[in-house]
Amino acid sequence: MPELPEVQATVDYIKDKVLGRSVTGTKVLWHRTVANHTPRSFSQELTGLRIASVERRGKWIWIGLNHKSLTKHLFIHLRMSGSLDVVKDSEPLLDHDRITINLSGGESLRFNDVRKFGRCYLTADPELITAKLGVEPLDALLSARRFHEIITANRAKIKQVLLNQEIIAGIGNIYADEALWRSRIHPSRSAMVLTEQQTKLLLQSIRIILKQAITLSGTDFGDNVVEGGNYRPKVYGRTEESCHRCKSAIQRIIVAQRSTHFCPSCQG
DNA sequence: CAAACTCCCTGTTAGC
DNA sequence: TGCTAACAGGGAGTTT
Repeated sequence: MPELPEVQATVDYIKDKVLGRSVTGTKVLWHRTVANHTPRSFSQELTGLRIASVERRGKWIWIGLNHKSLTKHLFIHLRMSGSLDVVKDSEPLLDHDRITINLSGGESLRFNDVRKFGRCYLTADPELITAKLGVEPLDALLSARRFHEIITANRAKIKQVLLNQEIIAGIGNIYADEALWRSRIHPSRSAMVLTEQQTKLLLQSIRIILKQAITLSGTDFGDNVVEGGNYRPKVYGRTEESCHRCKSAIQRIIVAQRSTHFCPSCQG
């Protein structure tokens, strides 16, 4: 389940392999993966453009392309099971490859996605995607004070706020649970009542956990996300196992229609 | 306006 | 053993 760390790991992995290369053609194998184009217009618009940048914003992979004064942006969301790889053109397609983008140099960028939830948008205006996204938790310019304002402006449960991409971009179900456990905050606690001390600790926890996970190439749940994901969750997926802090049994509840794992004893 | 569904998908797993 | 049904999950869209 790619969240910020897995997406960052993917960006880091493909960046050097595709930067500077031009699109020589595309093949869309599952048309719904391309959200705002027909396979034909997708190919027509991309072909001839050169990849100038590969970045991450929230859980989006943001590929900037241009040719002369023409600039386009390819946004890719891996959703549940998406992954990217760069392989030789001669490599046979895999079972769940949805898009292949052929590049100069004889290699192609392949978008594989078992569950078909992944999406990409090709647009001239990056705001189409970025306008809706909240703050980047790893942005060094995001202060504890500002984070406190942003969080406590919501009356929803803190877990739900962390999952809301319009408030904070990049945190998903796994790292929301992990950050709350580290901060000793109950996932059902109203965001509005959190103290400055708690939100400060929460921001620190989010940053530490995300950075750790990026270093370890994300979390591998056998969902074919990023090869070699080595992050080991403290609570996520550990229902009834013992808390690493106090040995109590980790509980699983539903918050905001998402399975939520926490320690009933340390997370007051 | 916000909370709560529903839908999109398919591999995995629990249950019979 | 082999089958079916439930389940997981991010985000868009719809309903309450």
